[in-house]
Amino acid sequence: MTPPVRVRFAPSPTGHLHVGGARTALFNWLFARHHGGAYILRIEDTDRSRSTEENIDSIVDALRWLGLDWEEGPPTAGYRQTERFDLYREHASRLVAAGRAYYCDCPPALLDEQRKAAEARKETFRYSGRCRERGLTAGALRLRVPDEGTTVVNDLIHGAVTFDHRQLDDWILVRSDGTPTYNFCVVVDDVTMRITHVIRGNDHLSNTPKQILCYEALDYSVPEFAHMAMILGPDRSRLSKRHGATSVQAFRDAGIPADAMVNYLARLGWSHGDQEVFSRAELVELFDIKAVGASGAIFDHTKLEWLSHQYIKTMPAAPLAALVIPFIERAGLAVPSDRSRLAGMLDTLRERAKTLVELVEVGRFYFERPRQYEAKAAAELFTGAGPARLARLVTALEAVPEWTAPALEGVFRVLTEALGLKLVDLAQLTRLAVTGRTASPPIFDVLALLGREETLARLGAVPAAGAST
RNA sequence: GGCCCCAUCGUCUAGAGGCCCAGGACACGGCCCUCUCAAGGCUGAAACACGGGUUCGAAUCCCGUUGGGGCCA
Repeated sequence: MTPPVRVRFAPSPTGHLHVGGARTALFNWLFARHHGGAYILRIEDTDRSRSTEENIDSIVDALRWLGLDWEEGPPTAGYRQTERFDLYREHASRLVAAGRAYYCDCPPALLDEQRKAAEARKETFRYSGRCRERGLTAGALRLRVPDEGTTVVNDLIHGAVTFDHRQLDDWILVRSDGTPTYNFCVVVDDVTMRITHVIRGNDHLSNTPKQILCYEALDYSVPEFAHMAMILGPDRSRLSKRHGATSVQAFRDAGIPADAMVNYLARLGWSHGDQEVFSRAELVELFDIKAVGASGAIFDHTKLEWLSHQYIKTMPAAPLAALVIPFIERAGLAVPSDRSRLAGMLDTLRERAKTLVELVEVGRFYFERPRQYEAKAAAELFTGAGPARLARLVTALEAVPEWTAPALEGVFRVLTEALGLKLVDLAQLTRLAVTGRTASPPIFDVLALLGREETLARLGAVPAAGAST
């Protein structure tokens, strides 16, 4: 029997969760869910100078928003590296006792000198091994690495990657000041948390042979590894702040639905035939770590927005309303109390917006009367025959027996005919008067949703020719 | 600098020797639909980095070059 799958996402709380980290988290989560395993969140906060509580909260908040729930991790104690120093110490002692690690007191100056010499010879710097057999009992703790041979990383994405021991050296597990190094903490954490699959960024592939040697020295079995390519900026360099918004909450604030974000991130480096849109259940069912690509992918905002649009367009009314309401409020607008009316409004808006922010913007006129009118259009439509046509319209609308979109359309068509105009003439005039704009959802739907009273009020509030901005 | 990874349309990718003079999606152009804007439908342009092999046959396998990225410093 293979042991149950246990994976982890281990961010450093030195900033917000960015999209690269979010994708790593997502792939781990999908892998766990697909295999019915456990997903663990671990906070790698050994860099105390840059780790903050705010950042931990922010990362947790971002993961929750994305819906990547974990079985083990904060707020439960014991999932932060700063709470685990006893474990690191304990494992260090074990390595010393077993003779697999030794203390070293080489002064930094000497090491620097050797490093420079190696560089001059165009060779990889390797620790000389000066302290290997000196039997010291204090100093920096180094792992004994064989001089000869190779270590092979059997990577689920890259296949077998071989590292020559001559390129590795007796790396430091614990610094002379007693603090454990990153690679050592990771190994101890992963073994003590019984992690079966380490799924992480490509940037750790080069560290992996060192870690494998450490697992072996500790006499632990080595987990499976999968190193995924990183997310790149448009210039193909590693995605960073200078490429614009990269934090997960920036996308939430921009009105991207979490499901769309997840869908986009999943498709970045992974695919399933020609399918582009995946429900979460489909993602869990179809995800296969072996189908993850080995090459880096550029983060494409445009495609993310397209996916966001797909979700907004097809989502059922109630969840869409739940997502939109905070954005209506944030814009300082009034949320219609009648939920079915709101749903009707959203139905006319959803295919016109790529984000929730945009949706509120294009539907602004539903939530408040136009405060201004598009100047160029107003100058053309509210002059000449405009006012007279509006008056005729008001009269006709006052008499409409049934205030529905089809009935309204009928009235418009009859009046259009009578005035010898085209439908577009009256439609645009009305649109501008009612929404302040020349583009909106179908005007009859808009009027129906606004209601007779509000429509007539807006038609009557049109400014005198030339008085608009 | 040493080592490691990567390389199909502008972008995300399909492709695991013949199904490919390379398919889908985003973005872009055109046409249609149409009360505006969208959405939708149809359609167009657009790629196997380069050079050697292996093979009857290579985007697919091997080697090298170039380019990009990463790790160590």
